[in-house]
Amino acid sequence: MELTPIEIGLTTAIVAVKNDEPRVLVAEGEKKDNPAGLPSGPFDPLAHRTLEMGLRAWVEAQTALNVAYVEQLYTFGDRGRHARIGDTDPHVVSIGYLALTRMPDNAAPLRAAGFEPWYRFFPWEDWRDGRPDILDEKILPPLKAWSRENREDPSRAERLRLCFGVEGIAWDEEKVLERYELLYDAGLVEEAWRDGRVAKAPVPLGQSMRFDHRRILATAIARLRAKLKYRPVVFELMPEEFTLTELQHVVEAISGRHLHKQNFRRLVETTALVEPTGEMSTATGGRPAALYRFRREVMRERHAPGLRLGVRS
Amino acid sequence: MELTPIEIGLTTAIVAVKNDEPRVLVAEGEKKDNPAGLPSGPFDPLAHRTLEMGLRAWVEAQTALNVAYVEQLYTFGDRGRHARIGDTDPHVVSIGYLALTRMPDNAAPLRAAGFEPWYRFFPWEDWRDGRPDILDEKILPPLKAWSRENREDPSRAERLRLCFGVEGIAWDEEKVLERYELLYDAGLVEEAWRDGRVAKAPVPLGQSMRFDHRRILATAIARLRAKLKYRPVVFELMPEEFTLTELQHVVEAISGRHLHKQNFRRLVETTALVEPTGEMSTATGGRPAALYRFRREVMRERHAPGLRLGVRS
DNA sequence: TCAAAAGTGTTATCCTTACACCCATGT
DNA sequence: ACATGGGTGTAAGGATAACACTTTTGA
Repeated sequence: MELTPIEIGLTTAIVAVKNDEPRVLVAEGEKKDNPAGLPSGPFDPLAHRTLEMGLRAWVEAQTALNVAYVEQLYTFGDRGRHARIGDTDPHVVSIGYLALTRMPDNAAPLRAAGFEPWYRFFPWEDWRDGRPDILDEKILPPLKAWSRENREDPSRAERLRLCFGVEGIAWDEEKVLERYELLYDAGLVEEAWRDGRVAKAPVPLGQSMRFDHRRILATAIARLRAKLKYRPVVFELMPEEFTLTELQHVVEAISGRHLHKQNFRRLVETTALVEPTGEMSTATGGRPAALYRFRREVMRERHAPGLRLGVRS
Repeated sequence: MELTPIEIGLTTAIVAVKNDEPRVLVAEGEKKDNPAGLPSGPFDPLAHRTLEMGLRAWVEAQTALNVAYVEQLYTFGDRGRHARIGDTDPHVVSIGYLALTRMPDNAAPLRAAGFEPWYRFFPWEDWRDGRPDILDEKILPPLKAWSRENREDPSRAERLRLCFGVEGIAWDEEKVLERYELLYDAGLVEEAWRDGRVAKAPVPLGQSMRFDHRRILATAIARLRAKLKYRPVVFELMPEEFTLTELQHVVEAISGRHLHKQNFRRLVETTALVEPTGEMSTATGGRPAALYRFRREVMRERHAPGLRLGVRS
């Protein structure tokens, strides 16, 4: 069996939260007019024993960031064959990673890089102030046209229903990737046009990214939103001490929806994920709030009930 | 940025169920004495546009199997550097896949390949008849010694508690990979010795596999056990029509534990995942059972509550 | 008639969701 | 005093887990 040598890129969505806004580290294009992209580096198996070691070395050297948490997302092999002239992305396969960090005080040191709010790339994913207008104004009309356009293919209408919560189906905040891929297939994001999938350049829907980096970011957001619910990963994004409301705001920022205050409190209290420090925060506005810290001991026993299958016998 | 050319292998755990036993397609080693391995092929980006297309082409050509369901698992870059002389595995990076299929009537056509019960490789994962003896007889004693051996490292004892359900922690059937990796780190599986991690060959714990294939299989089992609970994937393994008891036995076979009959029935009935065909099965033993089929329409709306975070407002 | 497996009904308990209300601080 | 956000209690509804019991076949 003959093998084709391939180059592998490690592409990472480095996420932090500032001012109740989830942000991702992006590097501007080297040439003007090039769209922004995620930090990305090659994997050199001669230098690094494992993929994650290669990634960490690369990230820490380039960004001087202290990434507490790293997780592999997915390996993409089907990047667009029609990348614009002048773009050079020699990787055929790119392995996407999610990294979580606390917002550094100094600006990020990567050349022409900074933390951008991630909803710039996915404005339809932010439901914290209710259903975003962009859905009914700019997304659903063309999507519905697209699903009618090929009516003998019922999967188009089905996908639309499921991904975007049409006709009685509830919006599922975790389907970030599915929604982006649907928009791509419908030719509504710039990347689809750039890859030669559609002839006409669409009106931009969210800010686009280099290569398939926006897809990797969509995967990262989806994974983080899902993981929030069964692993204590939020705390990687929080400062040492925080109030319960601050914690709630970060969870809301990530999952993109508003939560019920009282129930959220009871939730974190009954799960014993946090403990009070005894301190009080200098309140912003009303009554001072108690400060909490993450109970690292909880790293034991955090099962994932998930859905279905009884637990016993 | 200079790039090292790398070869990529696609390694697949092809799973089917026969006689209430989950089985995985394994290929015998080419040389005698070589351990068995999962079917594995190179990815040629020139021939195939996407990874999954490359995989499907490869699998279907080699095995003549009709794989209904394919899912990427994980990309491994840190294979053992001390593979035995004579083994040639040029891949530096291997992408693991899970594929589900129905058991073919004819024997599998891959050279010297066949479907092997997966609990041969992980005997400690089968709790259908209660806690396996191998745990207390051959696994926990050396693991406890290993965790004591380096007492200043408290993570050893913690990992042991969490993975193997010691000291009040419940056994979590989804931690298949974590358990295997713990056994590897403790030097208790043959692969650790083969990779040069430990000096002394351990008493074999389950049947070993080529390269890191057993790790990929562990990942596949873990993923399937988890996914069962929030996606209707079991039905990819079932015949067109089946009784509820047959369905239960397959679920039990995969998740490796016994389930409560009445509640299992109510579960599948209330979720409306199946519908009666009207037919009755020629009973094996007692009263004839109603036959059911999977309601493919259900592919819409199957949310994953996961753990935590209320659903509203 | 008995064993074996299918199938139904009911209850206690816990968790989720929602609602209503009180408390402590700054201006 | 009042606006603002912090914090607590409790009741309704639904899902889960466990139990007991009936039905239909083959031997």
